[in-house]
This record gives sequence, C-alpha cells and structure tokens, in this order.
Amino acid sequence: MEEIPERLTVRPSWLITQLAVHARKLVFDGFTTVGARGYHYRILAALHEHGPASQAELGRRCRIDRSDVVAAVNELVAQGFVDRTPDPDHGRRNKVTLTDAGVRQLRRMDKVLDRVQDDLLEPLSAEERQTLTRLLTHALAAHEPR
Amino acid sequence: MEEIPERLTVRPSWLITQLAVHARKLVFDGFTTVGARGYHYRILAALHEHGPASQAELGRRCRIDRSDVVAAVNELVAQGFVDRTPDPDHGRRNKVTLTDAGVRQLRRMDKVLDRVQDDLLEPLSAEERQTLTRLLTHALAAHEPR
DNA sequence: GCTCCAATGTTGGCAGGACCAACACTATCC
DNA sequence: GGATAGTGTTGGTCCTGCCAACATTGGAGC
Repeated sequence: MEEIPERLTVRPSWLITQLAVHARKLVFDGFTTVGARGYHYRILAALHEHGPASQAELGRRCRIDRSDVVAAVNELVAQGFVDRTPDPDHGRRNKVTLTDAGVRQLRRMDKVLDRVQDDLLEPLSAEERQTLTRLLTHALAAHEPR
Repeated sequence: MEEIPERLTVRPSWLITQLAVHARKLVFDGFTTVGARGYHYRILAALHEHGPASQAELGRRCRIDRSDVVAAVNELVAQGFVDRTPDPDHGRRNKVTLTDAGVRQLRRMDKVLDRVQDDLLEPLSAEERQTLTRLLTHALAAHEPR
C-alpha cells in the first residue's frame, strides 16, 4: 500500500540519512526538555574535555561553522552556561569558559543522550550495536579532514 | 589539536548524523550534475516501481510531506520528467505519470547513486558493507510507521 | 620598521530536508 | 443531507550546514 521504493531501501546512503532523521528527532526532542539544542551540547562537551577555547577553536573541534558558533555561544552565555571574555594576549580573540551551571547542564544532556541511543538502536543487541559503532566510526574516519 | 570530544564520537547518534552529512553532500553533488535533488529521485523511483500515483500517495511512499511533493512535482513537470493530469474518477486528485525522459533521468540518477555508495563506504570491505546495511535496515525498521 | 598575510569575530544570507497549520474542495459513509 | 476523511495548495517554521564579506588584530618575512 505504501511501500518505499526498493531502489531506496537497498542503498546505504538512504538507510543512513533516514536513520539520521530519526536520530535528529530523538535528540531534538530530548534536548528540548532541557532547553537546549545540538550545537549547545557539542560546545559544552568540547569545553569540558579540552578546557577553555576561542570560538574559532570550538568551531573546528565541534565541526561547526565560525558564524554559527557566535549564535550558539550567545545563547549559552544568556543561559549562564559559559562565560565569554576577551583573550588578554590576543586582542580580537575571545576566551570561552565553562561555568558550573554549564557542567550541570552538560550532565543533564549526557543522560538525555544515553536514553536516545537506546531508543534509536532498540532492536539491536549489545553486540550488534558495538559492530555498528565500529563500522560507522571506520566509514566516518575516511571523510574527516586529516 | 582539533580533536572532536569523545562524548560525541562514542555515540551512535553522532556517528549516524555525521555520516549522514557526508552522505547528503555526496548525493547532493552527484544529483547536481544531472540537475536534480533528493526529492526528485524518490518520486521518480516510486513512479517507476509502483506505477502512476496521486501526490498524496507519492508522499506516503517516499516519506515526503504532501506540501513538499507539490513543489517537487512542479519541478519534475517543468523538466518534462513526469506528467500531472487530473484523475477523471476523483475530481480533486491528480495522477502523476512517469515520462520516457523521466525514466532516462532515473537511470542517470541510479548510476550517480551507485558511485556515491562507493565513496561513502570506501574503507569498508564488501562483507562489512553488507553487515552495515543489515544493521541499519534492522534499526530503521523499528522507526517506520506500521 | 613596515608590509603582507593569516586568523578571528561578526553580520547576513542561502539551501535542503522535514514539518505544520490552514484553506478549499471532493468523495464517501452513515 | 450532513458529517467525515482525503486531497492539493499556499505559506510559514526550524535545524543544520555553508559561504561571502568586513573590520580588526597578530605574526612572519623583508
């Protein structure tokens, strides 16, 4: 009745992009419950794991365009999750720092994400999830800038 | 130097959405060379595999919103790849039909897509690609409307 | 020192894909 | 006949990812 064309369902590019649609939706819905969105998590995570950084650096680490980092940092500042201060050594550069509230927000988002993984891969066994993760990591590595 | 936070790289939702970014880009670039985009392929494929259909039907089969089908069909009509005629039995309904030129366009897009799969999964062996396809299909099935 | 280049922050814009609300119209079921 | 479900269409939103342009600043090379 409403079958998807086989040409589509057979191709990895379709499977990946369609599963990504569901992943995005789950992540979006989850993050909405804590008043955040994807870019926010990436930035908080980078600050937590690698310490304070300039906006350009954050963009490179998080795979976010410079111009989009501006907006995301603005929002995070407004929510009190990061501080933005001019870098004393480099006149134009900013230093973005994680606040305590930011750390707590990051932990909330971590929990949300853990649940999302479960919903997303629900029908797969633990072993299958591991295999999938390995294969995806492998494939993705080939497309990363060296 | 520009390492991605581990919190991200470890999670399937990140791997899937990021690989999807590259998949989209490869598909987009490929389809651009034949003057088309994603929605066009889905619609041509559905028409070829299941025969003429109404727009609402196409939307359901291709996972495209009704309103977006309108625009895509407009473009396909303008390019001469499909015909849109009023359904004689149902006053409001349209019947969308694939033209010969549409079939040729579909074949061109098929070739493009085959190359894309290869670029996308380049580092994986044939067996790994098969495993990946199986796991993705399995996971995706759980999120499809029954 | 001075010039040229690279990097930075910022604004503003665009496109694709997905989605939603509302409206007018039609067919069909009770 | 009247309520209801389906259809085509317009118009708008959102997230993500990008790009161009600009002013400003640091640093490298001469």
